[in-house]
Amino acid sequence: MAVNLKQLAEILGLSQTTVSRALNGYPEVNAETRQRVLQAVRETGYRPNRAAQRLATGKAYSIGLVMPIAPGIDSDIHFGEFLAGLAEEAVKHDFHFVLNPSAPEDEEATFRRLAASGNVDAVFLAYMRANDPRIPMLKALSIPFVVHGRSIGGPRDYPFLDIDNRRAFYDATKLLLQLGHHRIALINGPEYLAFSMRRKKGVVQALDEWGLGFDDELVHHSVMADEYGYRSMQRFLHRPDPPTAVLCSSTVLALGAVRAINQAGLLIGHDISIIAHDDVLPMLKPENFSVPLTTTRSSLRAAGARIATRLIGGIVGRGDYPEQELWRAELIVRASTGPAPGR
Amino acid sequence: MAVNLKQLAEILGLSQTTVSRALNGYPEVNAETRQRVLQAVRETGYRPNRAAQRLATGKAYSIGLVMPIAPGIDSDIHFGEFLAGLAEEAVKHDFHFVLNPSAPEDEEATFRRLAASGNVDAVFLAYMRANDPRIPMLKALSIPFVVHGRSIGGPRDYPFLDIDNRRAFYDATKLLLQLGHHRIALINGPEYLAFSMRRKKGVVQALDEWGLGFDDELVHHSVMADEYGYRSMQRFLHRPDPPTAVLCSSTVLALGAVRAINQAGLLIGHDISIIAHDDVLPMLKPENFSVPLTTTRSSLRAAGARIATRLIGGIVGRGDYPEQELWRAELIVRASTGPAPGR
DNA sequence: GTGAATATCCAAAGCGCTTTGAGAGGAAAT
DNA sequence: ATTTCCTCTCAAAGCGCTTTGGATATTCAC
Repeated sequence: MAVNLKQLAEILGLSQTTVSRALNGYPEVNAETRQRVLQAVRETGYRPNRAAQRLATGKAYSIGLVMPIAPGIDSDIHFGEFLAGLAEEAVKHDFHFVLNPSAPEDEEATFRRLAASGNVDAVFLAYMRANDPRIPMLKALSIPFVVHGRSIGGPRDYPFLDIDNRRAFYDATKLLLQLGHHRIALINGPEYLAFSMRRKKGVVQALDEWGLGFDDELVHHSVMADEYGYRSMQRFLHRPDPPTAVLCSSTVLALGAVRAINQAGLLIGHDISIIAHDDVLPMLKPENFSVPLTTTRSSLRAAGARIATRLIGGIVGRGDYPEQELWRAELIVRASTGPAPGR
Repeated sequence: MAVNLKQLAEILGLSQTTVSRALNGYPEVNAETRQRVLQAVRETGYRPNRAAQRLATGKAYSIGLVMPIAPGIDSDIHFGEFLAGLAEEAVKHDFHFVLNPSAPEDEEATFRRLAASGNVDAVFLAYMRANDPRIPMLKALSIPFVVHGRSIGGPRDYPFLDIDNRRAFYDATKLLLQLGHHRIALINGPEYLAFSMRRKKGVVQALDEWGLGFDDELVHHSVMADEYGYRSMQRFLHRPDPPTAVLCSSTVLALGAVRAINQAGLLIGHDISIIAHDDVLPMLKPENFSVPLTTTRSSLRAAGARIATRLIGGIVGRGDYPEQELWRAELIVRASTGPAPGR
């Protein structure tokens, strides 16, 4: 049923060359001819054979993914959400994935193999750490890549998409300070990840500008599962001087924190305020919390889709995308934030 | 640097045909010649070009995956673990993936598109429901597939890999009965999924054989996140006649259940017994629970790898795998099970 | 020793696309 | 009228593999 280039050319009374050029946007083809070609494509449902294109162009039309299988990462529901965004976009352009599960200590070898295999045109990178060694490595391998997030330290000239984590948490902290809170806790992601560091930095900076110091006892780092949100919050509440506000690095953590707060009999938005970062996980909407959550919002899935777009654009040579993008998270105020108690 | 077939043949003083045949296991090539060829492959590091193979054979050398993006599924950490197993095996054979995110209501269209695209040789299927419509659909599309799990009702002649869920929970229940427990609760997965149904069936059957009825109040169905394990257990414990033993469909659920039990001041393995199904998630080992958990064990990652092996074997036509496999879960007794209190 | 059957190997024809190098036709310049 | 230069189109040569349809030795039975 499927028609190929040769047949399509025959139908149109043109040569394969011309049809191919018309399809691939070459300038030396008459605008009218191009329209005729496109029309025929629509009518016949012609789809170029990817295998043939790969062979002819040497491009793989697929992107490599190294699936981290370290504890605390693979289990991450955020990864699935991001992946959905990537895949959603890739599928539109008929791009494939090569999924490489790899333990962190094998990552380097995995990337080398991937680059050498010729099976991928580009790779995607995430879970950035400080001075992340993967960035210089991929540059050396000279395989295109885009990272989600940013490293801290090391080279600065590499393509990334990140959200302004520092600013998001700076803004959130500022709001809490304006509401009169002084003891502000942070339930953060894993300590070694760059985004966690930046979020903490944002908090510290806001406190600093307000003339307040940061109490290192008031930050916990952990995998972003609600269990840990619960535990952290409990420990905070058991302090002699519990915080009056808490920032969570994920709505998942907030879920646990909220549980601990409720259990302690405190009223959210009154006795204690809470702000979470919202990755827009479809199964965990901040507005559905018993007390709707104030959040800094940025869609993880949208980030995935955008990165796929850039990766693919870079490969097919169409479109011109910025190398570095820093998205700003929106601060959305709901009922979980209120004035500090006793004010 | 990479050498191709033509060059390899030249080096060996053979024709491309012979080399190709030697490599692909055709019988009409001398054993000694084949050894020479294999030796040369080792020395040169020759790797066939997949794009060329695809073009020549018409095979895609890739497998399709429909990523469910429904609430409560995409968030599932079990999916990531399974995927890791699939990918691990696929990567060895240089197979690619086509990830198609899809909401349940679009699944049919997604499969159709996938089958028509010619981009995949086979697809993988999971999260079976009763009378799952996807099975007849894929049969009609006549695209090879393997399902993880089994439907209930509907056609029976389709390739699957499942664990004997009924038996696992039958065995577990039996153990509890032998220990003198009578009121046994079940914290199960989503009600509409086939594996949940089978697990419940196993419990009912064991109770039945013991001359006990099953109390429908003592089963809860939910997404397998620890939050729900916690809630379910709490509700069970608040009953006038709380169960003395509980079965959990996942260690993730057990995590929450254990929290609720501890919070109630009960001693696991003494006041109350608990058995969980263990998918061998690397980040949640039953032996690391404060009281090591008795489990029915079956590795999800191994299942993923096995399914990949079968899928790939079916495509390249090598190996002969059974169409239907039913793995038996091991029942591993640890400290979380003990005699019923008051016996 | 001859014909047929086997065992090995090879040349060449695709698979469906991109791309090079040129040709044909018409407009503009001389 | 001839030359030059675009504009538009094409034939044909790959890309690296598999596979068909022989060809050439070798072996066996008689």
